Amino acid sequence: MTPADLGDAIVAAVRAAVAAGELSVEAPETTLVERPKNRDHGDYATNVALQLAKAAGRPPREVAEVIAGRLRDTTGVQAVEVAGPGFLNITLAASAQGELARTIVAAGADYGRSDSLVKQRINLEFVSANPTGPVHIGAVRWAAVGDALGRVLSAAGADVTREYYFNDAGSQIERFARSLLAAARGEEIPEDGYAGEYIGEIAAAIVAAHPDVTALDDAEALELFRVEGVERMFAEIKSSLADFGVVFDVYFNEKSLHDKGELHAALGRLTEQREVFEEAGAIWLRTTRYGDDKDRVIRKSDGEWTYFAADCAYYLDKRERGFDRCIYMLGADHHGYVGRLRAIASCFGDDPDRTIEVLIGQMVNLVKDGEPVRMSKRAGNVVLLADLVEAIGVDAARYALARYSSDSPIDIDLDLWTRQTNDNPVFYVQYAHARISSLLRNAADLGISRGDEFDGSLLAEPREGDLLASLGEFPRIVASAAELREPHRIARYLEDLAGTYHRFYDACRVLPMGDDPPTDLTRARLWLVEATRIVLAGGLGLLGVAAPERM
RNA sequence: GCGCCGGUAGCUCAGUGGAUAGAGCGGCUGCCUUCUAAGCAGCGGGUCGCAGGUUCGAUCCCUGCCCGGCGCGCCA
Repeated sequence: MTPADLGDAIVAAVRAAVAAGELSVEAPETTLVERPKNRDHGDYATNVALQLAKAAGRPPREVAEVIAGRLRDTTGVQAVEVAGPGFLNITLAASAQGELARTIVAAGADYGRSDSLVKQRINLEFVSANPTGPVHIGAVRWAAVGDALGRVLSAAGADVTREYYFNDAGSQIERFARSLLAAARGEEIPEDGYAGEYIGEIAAAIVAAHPDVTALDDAEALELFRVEGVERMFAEIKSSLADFGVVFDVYFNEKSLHDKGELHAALGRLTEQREVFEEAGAIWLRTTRYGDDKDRVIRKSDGEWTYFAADCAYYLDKRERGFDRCIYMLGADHHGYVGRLRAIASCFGDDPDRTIEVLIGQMVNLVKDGEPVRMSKRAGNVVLLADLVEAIGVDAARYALARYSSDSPIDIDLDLWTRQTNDNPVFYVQYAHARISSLLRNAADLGISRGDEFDGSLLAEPREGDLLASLGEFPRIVASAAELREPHRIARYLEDLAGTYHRFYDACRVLPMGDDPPTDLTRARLWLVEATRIVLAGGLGLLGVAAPERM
């Protein structure tokens, strides 16, 4: 029996009591079943009586007694007690608890999946770093968290498209091209240009591929460096992200919006909506009508489109591609965008509460030798995604970035993460998986199989009960991580599960000692261990972290 | 000035209104002649920033204040 099953049973008990006239309230759709911290409070507890008491017009403990009476008849429920102000403390029959191992093994990798977000078409946009330099550390947090969130949303049944918005238009690209040209000609990088080492390398590669570039005039050369430079930069970005385990469904070019006239089309739509006005020769969108702190220019007085204009066209494009929810993942230094993004939706006649969701990730700082590492792409003092991976590995990097709430700023101490000790929680979790894999290998070597059947009631040790309870939490951990857009909940859960497994392992011998024959208990525990392996592997998979069979 | 985020154990952080607020690290003490000791058990460690309010019940919700981070261009 899973917590969800128990929750359903409680709702059914309330309905039955209402039908029998013992209570006069509206039964809730679902109810919260908790694993109490104190084992004296049973296997599970619910506060449903406390919540219904007011509507029922009766004391909570009285309501609790009525529900308890009904719940005691439920198959798999061994005991129900009313405690404290009106909690129901529920003890499951040992067999009902042990059956969970069968449920998990039968479901395999599907255990934990749900349909809680089914039929939602979600566009998940993250990273979207400008192609004027390699992916730097500031964008890496979203690479790890965004990718994990994509996996979590998919596991909750959503139809997710991961998208990278590629700003290949505008003045920063011009500066990039001028920097490349200057580097190719051995001239000084322009004041407002980009100065990293990579500029020289890309310029040299372009010259090598196009030896005739020196013969071109400035305008032609600049165009060549722009096109070739962006292409090479983008290939490098894609490849470093792929090495990080992050691949997008759509790499969207800003330039395509310009080329297809979508900015004009968007302006037309906004004009129809009567949200546009002219002032000082520029065209503005009246975003203050929808809570933005100032109106935004769409088209400058010199006739150029703003970046904001492309944002409008891009939003419209996403909506026309059929996404009902657009998630933007931005760094804290861009949180000022929230108001204008929401205002864009409103100006197009949408409800931003329904179509727009902006997730803000606080800053990531690197620390080395106790000193903050400064990051500046323009100064060329860049710490790259690839550098981070080289220093601490993909698994540690992804896990380290994904295990914290995005609301919390993080310092990554390179010395600490370079040391591969159990300071790093990912090893604790991976170690549990490797330990299980080793145990299962040994079982196979001994010719012991878990078989087709087992007796769940044999899993009656407290540590076995704890492990089963923890495994039972996984589906709703995944569902809540998806609903709240908080993949760090998966990591924290895995750390808890790994600890629960290590304690089980310490207390409960699985394989027979010496030449002893395997028993029914051996087989039952092998089911439990395999179930644990499935959940650990599944959870690590949601974070994009490997589940190693050996360490 | 306005806005967003944070303030919980020595440190780093969990905790979407419930019972005695948790974990890891660090400190101290134990446990490997049989499944991986990267593990386990135990000890010590707290005015949940401060003050009010809502509630049967607040670390969680509301208001004000204090401290820290970030942001407020016809830049991208």
